[in-house]
Amino acid sequence: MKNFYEQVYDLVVRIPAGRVMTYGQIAVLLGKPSAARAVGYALHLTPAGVRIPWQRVINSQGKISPRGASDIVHEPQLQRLLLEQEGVHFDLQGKIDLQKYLWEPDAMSQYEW
DNA sequence: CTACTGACTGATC
DNA sequence: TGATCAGCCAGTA
Repeated sequence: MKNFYEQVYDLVVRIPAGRVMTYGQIAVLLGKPSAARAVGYALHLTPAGVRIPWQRVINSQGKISPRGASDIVHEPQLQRLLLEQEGVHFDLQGKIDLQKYLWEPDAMSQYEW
C-alpha cells in the first residue's frame, strides 16, 4: 500500500495517450469516491523531476483545471495542444468528449500493478 | 488533535 | 449556461 499521492501518480502515468480521466474517476479507483479534491491536491504536488501527464487528468466538466492562475499560465494551453496531438478532440468550448475519451483501467491493468 | 487549504463534485438557484 | 454552497479527503501548520 503506497501513499495516496503515489497511487495517484501511478494511475495517471498509466493513462494511455489519447485518453483522459477525471479526478473523481481516479478517486473512485483509489477507493475514495469523494476524494477528488485530494487527488487534485496530489497532482498539484507532482514532483518536478518526474514527468506526470497530469494534462490527461481533467475535471468532471471535461476541461483542464484552471489551477488558480499561478505563476504558470501558459501551461494549460500547451497541455491542450499536447492532448490534441494525442488525438483528443476539443470542442468550441475547449471541452473534451468524456464519453469518447474517458479511459478506465481494465482488470488486467489493475492485476498487473 | 483541531483548523485551514486545495488543479473537485454534485446539487441548487 | 454560469455562479454559489456544502460535503468530501489528504496534507500541512
